[in-house]
Amino acid sequence: MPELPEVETFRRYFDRTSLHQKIKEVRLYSPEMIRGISPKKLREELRGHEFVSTGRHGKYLFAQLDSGKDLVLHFGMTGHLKYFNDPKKSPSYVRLLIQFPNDYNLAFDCLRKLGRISFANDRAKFIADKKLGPDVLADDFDFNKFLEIVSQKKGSVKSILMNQHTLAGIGNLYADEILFQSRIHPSQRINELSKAKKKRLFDAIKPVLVATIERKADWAKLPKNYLLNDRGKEGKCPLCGRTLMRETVAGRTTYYCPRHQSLKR
DNA sequence: AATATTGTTCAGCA
DNA sequence: GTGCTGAACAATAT
Repeated sequence: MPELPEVETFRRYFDRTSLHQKIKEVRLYSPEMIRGISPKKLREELRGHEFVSTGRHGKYLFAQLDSGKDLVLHFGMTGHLKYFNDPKKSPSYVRLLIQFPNDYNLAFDCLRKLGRISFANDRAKFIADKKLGPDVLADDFDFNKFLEIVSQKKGSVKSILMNQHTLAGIGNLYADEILFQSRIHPSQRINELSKAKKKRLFDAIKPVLVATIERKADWAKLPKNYLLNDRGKEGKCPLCGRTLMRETVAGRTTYYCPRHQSLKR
């Protein structure tokens, strides 16, 4: 689930639930998911402190503490957040639990343990160390910047969209949606796209992500002309009803409409 | 039982 | 250095 729109939705959820409360206790149930800090140190950094704000870069969520440092969460494929009081409402695969004095808990739940928990003294340095590209929703990520980055690339458009070192935030599913909305074939080489098509591609990125965030990443509420709900067996193009093509592009299962996304220039 | 799955990372190769 | 492929990671659902 978690690509940029989901992570942004988690970030807003974090803001609504978990800021400005003293952290009473920290429980780390899956220490193997921690990177760059020991479980003991993480507990020390959190306990007795409180979260004051959050941030996001691509698929990374930063939760800033009153110390100025950040708890950093990456959700892998199956991670999510849940704030709950009643133990009966606890999710099933809690990997990190943060307990507050009001008896509520914030759980980082992650079925497959592909999510990551880390800590950053300096958010900018963390992003630089991870070599992340610009967050695609950042205000200063404009068409000129996009062109500049993309003009040095040669791979398939889909691989470029999904590469976090190039652009941060887009994964397999939203790459497909962005390509469908811009009517570009996922295997098209980026260097073979005209400037007009690059513009069309760029112009689809933010609207798709923003529209999804506005719906709290609830796909059922997406516009009818979106492809996301039609992935899967025998999915049909929401525009022309043709059966969607399913093939592997850039190593990932890809859906596209053969009529609306042709390979020719 | 084989296959698939939204994530990243890394080795191997052209 | 670039880009692609496949595997690994982990745990489940179909």
